[in-house]
Amino acid sequence: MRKISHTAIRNSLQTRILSGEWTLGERIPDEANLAEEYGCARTTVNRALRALAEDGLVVRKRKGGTRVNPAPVRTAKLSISVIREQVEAAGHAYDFKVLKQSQSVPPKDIQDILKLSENSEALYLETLHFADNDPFVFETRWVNLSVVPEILGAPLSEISVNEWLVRTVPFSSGDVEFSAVNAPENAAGALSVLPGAALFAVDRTTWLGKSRITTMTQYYRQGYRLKSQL
Amino acid sequence: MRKISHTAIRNSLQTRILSGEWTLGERIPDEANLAEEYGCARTTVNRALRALAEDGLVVRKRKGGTRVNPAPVRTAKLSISVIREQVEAAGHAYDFKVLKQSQSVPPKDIQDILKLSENSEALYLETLHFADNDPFVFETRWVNLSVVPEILGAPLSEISVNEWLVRTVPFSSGDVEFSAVNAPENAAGALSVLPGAALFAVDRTTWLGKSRITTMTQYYRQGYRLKSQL
DNA sequence: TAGTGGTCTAGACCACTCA
DNA sequence: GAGTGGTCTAGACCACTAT
Repeated sequence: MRKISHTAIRNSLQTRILSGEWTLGERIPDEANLAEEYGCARTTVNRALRALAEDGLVVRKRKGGTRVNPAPVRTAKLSISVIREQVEAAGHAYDFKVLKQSQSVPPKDIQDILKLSENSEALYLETLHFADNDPFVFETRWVNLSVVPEILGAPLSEISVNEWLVRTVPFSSGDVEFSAVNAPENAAGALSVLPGAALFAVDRTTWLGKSRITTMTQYYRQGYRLKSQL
Repeated sequence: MRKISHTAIRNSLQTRILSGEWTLGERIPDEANLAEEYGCARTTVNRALRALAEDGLVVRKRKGGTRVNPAPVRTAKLSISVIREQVEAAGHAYDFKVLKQSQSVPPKDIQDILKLSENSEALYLETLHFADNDPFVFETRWVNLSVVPEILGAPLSEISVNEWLVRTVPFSSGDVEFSAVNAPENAAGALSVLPGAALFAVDRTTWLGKSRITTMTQYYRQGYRLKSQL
């Protein structure tokens, strides 16, 4: 039998907080007292409380003590994965097809997003992703060739751009925006829905350091729902 | 000058990983070695590595050592706040109006979601939220009266249901779903858009323990974009 | 200025899992 | 079986901040 663990303390305190033992904003005992109460070292209590603070359950301040968070924030975590993984996780067969591929000077707004100089070319791709042979996602994408020129040699008919980029530039960061749009012509055609149908759209721009790598828009098939938990 | 901190080690290792010092899936030195290299206690290195693991940058296994995560997962965090806070954070004046309020037996699907017995009544509300006097969100909601009967005494014309619930049942958990819908009649009317316009919709059901508290749908004004970072 | 959390240490033992 | 991470301890000093 171990000594009491930080997770045990964490759970215990969480239960006590949820049960209303302390009201919103009320101060809970300090680390030294809790350590004594639970019969363990202060370090252990500290770790438990730190975890609760990360969860947003309590707020900690030096000298001010630890208090039940008076304004708990609920956060939903969305794991942004490669489409293939989404499809396969749902138990469907994945496939994709490159509808268009070209190298050209992108429109002004894309130039700005990718921070391209005026005449540089970028790689443009339109991809349709399938789940069990049904259109699932229509994607348009611009790739910054000055950052990842190797992509021109990649077998993009075998591995989706999406996935190639994730493997090549694994630790990029990015912006994401979710919205609802009335299906534009090209998306409607690819997804076989009427123009104007409401589609769930995801816009994403990713970068590495200060270099913008790629920007894309994905239109999900009609009726798609993005699920998460609080 | 402190001894080297866990955050410094964390940043150092993160930089080394991002710089490609180790390839995807490659093993990095073990804690004891890193402790020696950085001239600190193993505990300190441990904490830094634990943080990197939580971030999904590395994967740790006993005996197997610590490896650069071969399949890094990008997660977007969405903080689900009260509409008022969203509006005010954007620098607009918030207001809301209860369009409908009634107590009745909900339709079958809602009964199932809230786990209500066949003839129990629930509270139904339609609320319109404004940002600078423009319609921002149209919300329909059912509240389980057997869980929070006190709500019948709440001043729901002064504090939004949303907010009242957050204060009263602060630590509930829930499901969220995001989708795009062609505006239904009531939402279109409230938001002053044409029926059929693509609206961003959020469905949320929250519960406390095993009790379902409330379920709602929010339709955001046309063109709304939910933003996040990876 | 005093109280409380934040962090580091050195050492120990445990638990998992790879070979 | 042995190597590596997981965790706990007891003690110390520091840093922030409420009072």
